[in-house]
Amino acid sequence: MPIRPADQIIHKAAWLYYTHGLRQDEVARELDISRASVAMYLRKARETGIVNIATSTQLFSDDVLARQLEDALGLQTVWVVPEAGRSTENEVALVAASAFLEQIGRGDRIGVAWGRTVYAIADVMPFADLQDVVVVQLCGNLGAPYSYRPDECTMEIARRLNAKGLNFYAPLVLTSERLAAELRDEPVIREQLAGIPEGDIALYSVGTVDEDSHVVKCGALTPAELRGLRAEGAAGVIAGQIIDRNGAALDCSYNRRVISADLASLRAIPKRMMVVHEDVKLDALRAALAGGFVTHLVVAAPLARKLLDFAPPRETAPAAAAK
Amino acid sequence: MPIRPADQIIHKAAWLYYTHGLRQDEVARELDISRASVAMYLRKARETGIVNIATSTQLFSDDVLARQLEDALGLQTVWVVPEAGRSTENEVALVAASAFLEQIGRGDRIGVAWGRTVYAIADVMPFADLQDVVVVQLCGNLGAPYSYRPDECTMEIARRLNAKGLNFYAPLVLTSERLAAELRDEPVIREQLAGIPEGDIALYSVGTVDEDSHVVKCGALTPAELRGLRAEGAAGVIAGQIIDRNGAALDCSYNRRVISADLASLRAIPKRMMVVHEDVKLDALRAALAGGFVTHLVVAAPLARKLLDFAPPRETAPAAAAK
DNA sequence: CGTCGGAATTGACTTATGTCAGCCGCCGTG
DNA sequence: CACGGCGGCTGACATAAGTCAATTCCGACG
Repeated sequence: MPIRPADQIIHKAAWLYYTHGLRQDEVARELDISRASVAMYLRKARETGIVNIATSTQLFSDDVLARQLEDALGLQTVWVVPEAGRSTENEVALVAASAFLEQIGRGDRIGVAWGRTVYAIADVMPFADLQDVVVVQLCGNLGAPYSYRPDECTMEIARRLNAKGLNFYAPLVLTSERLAAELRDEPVIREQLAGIPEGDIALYSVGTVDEDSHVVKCGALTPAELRGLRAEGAAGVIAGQIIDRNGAALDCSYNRRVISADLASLRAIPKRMMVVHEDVKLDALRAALAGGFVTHLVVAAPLARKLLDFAPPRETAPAAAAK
Repeated sequence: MPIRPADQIIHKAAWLYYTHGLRQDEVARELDISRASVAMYLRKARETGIVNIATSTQLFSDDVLARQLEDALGLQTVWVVPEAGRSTENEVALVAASAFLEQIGRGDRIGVAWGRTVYAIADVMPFADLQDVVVVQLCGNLGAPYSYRPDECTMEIARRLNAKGLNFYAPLVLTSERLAAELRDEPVIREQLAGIPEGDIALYSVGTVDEDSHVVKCGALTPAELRGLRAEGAAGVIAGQIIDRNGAALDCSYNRRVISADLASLRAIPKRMMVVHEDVKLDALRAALAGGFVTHLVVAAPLARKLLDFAPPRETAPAAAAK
């Protein structure tokens, strides 16, 4: 992936300014352009990730609540985002985006699911220059009644990280189990799904099974269907699939009609970052935790406290995931 | 590793300024301190790696020469540093430090050898906050007639990355083979050496076998001894050990008296970054390449050109290391 | 309990950076 | 070949950030 000649000068300016520590006027003289241009190039360099400015997220993971949750739930890292006036959602997204970026390594394969939360994260994801990273979409698409589509989430994140995006175009949910099975068997789809357990890190949230939940709003399920599933024990939604309170896939037609990363594949990904901020997601989150879908967790403080009420904070934790 | 309460405010200031994009006066108001303090905290945040500003090194790896070398030598990435007036050495170190930092991932184990080049790199290594990284020393120490000791290189890099440094204190070279063997068998030493092949990434240069080479200057070898070794085929020095033109350890008493990472251990490290800038190191570098000690290479442009003269640039390369 | 030393903090000033309207040159079009 | 439009660049101004001497705060010690 060669640098466009036009961008060469941006790289040079960024290098001289940020790495050598020259002032803008010195860079301008060096490159024989005006200082104003240097300022412009530097802005572009930041915007495109040629220069990456990352702030440690330790502030959020180094917190008694966060430590207690790590211990109580046996998680690798927990970030607790304090209530910040009104815009907690945005703050959570910001922390999640920074923390996620911190976790990504060279050559990683990233799985991204979708939902309002994930979209919000994509929206504040810093720009970076991770050319050897691949972002794969974890679940099928929906028509477009909704503003954020799975493929958009994937692509937006890939764009910002300057990574390769790997989308697949299949509906999230079909009307017949047979059709879903056949579609899953199509090479283009099968390959995408088969690649998922090879992922290094996943990013998702968990959905509720309320009447106003995401799965209903986006048209995957009718309120009536959802009521039925809830009666059968539905507790949450992960990558488009319904799980029960233990985090197991609910044995229902809907789940068999979904085209998405299957739950075992998700669990095969070593780092699973879940991001949740709404208090109402408590039960769904507990189901996701029970199902082993989480190794890294970003939560808002109030939800963190509720979560801790259910998990004895001082018990010795089960061993955290090995290196 | 909890944040010292005093540092908490630095983290907060950095987060508000760099991640939220507030201005310094806004941060000052938010935290109820003066703007001057904010400026000071931000400087500290940068200096300690709480905030990490990284510039892409693509400028140096995306270059015809660099690409040709990658192909010709089957290396993973090559950075070519253009002649920059007088201070090429420093520029090479800067590129090496940036490129090296880019290659490090979470939880990595880093091996560091020593020499003037490595010390120069340590000296310009950006500060970062890689708490779960370990830096291990690859070779034994020398008394202290020289200003840069292996353990200093290791510690300095560890300090700057906020990583854990793992030193071992044994002389680089002893007077008898028996003593060296016994010392290598001491648990403290044996463990350190045994851990080396588990490393994820190594950083070193290669030494020449000239009369004014590092091994002579630091007193490991007398000029006379070196002449003898050269007659026997010595071509370069890696982590204190003499290699021949094919990169194999020279069968000599000196090598058996050295306490250092053995060559097979070095080759077991998946990423091996070698940094060389002096033209006179051409032969030594070729030996190191022949021996398979290099996967990532940072070189100055003149040396890169000479290197290419020996390796047909347009041939199809042997397959690069698989993922 | 007073005083001294050092570190942290600040106000005021200097310096550097961000911004934007206007300009210049290039290219495609009529 | 003239014209219009567009993108990139710059000069000049407005704004933000860096700096440093002076001051305050705190804790230790006589």
